[in-house]
Amino acid sequence: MGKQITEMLKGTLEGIVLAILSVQPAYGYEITQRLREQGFTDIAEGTVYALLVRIERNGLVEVEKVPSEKGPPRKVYSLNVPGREYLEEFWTTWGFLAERLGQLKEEGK
Amino acid sequence: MGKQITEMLKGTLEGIVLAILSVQPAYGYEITQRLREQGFTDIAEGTVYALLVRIERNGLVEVEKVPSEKGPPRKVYSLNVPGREYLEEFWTTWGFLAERLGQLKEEGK
DNA sequence: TCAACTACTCTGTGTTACTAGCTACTAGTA
DNA sequence: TACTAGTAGCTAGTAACACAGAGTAGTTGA
Repeated sequence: MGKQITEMLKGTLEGIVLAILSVQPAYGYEITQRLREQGFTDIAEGTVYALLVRIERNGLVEVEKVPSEKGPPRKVYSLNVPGREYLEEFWTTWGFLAERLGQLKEEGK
Repeated sequence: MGKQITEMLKGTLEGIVLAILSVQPAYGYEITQRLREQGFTDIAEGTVYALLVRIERNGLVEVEKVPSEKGPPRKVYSLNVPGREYLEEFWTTWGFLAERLGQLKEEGK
């Protein structure tokens, strides 16, 4: 897969992470793990942390420091109201794109 | 929609254009028009031309100059064998992503 | 003490779509 | 003639984003 998925993730990875957070709050390391479980095996850790910084700066999440039994304290992220609205928009945009692509794929047969 | 679709198009727009070309050869201006018809109203013309240069450089298309009745000659692009293989890969990658996202969307309800 | 794991941070790089122009050719109109 | 609109292609500069790769910090167990 490689390069293609990298480019496709631009713009969608943000929505994916927000969607994960909409189910329940989580911290960076945990999100990375969950992504890997879901098949996104080659997403770099650094990428997730950078993304979290970005969505925090954009005011889409609340952050809480929680001490960990192992390692340094966790930064637990949870979606706030603007975050949920943004996620809604994301699903709308994604729906549009998925529909177009689905149609194009049919035509190509 | 705006910013979200812009980022989402990164990586997918290339596939979209290749998919259009897989149905039948076309030139830049025509591709832009077709994209607009399909609802991608805010894709800039310049974007399409830049993309065409890129896929030509990457050897995914053949190019033929065809005189036009109106305006300067058209550069008609058609998919070649590597292009078709690349498009196949694109659909695989897209399928993977669409499946993941579909699942995430379900979970979020 | 040192390896292994957890958790987070940072810098630089490459790719990509966008903005905002430009050139060039033709046909129709004032 | 001079202009406008439509067709067709091209370019330079910019912003956003995922990645590679490295580093920091804390805990546990050999």
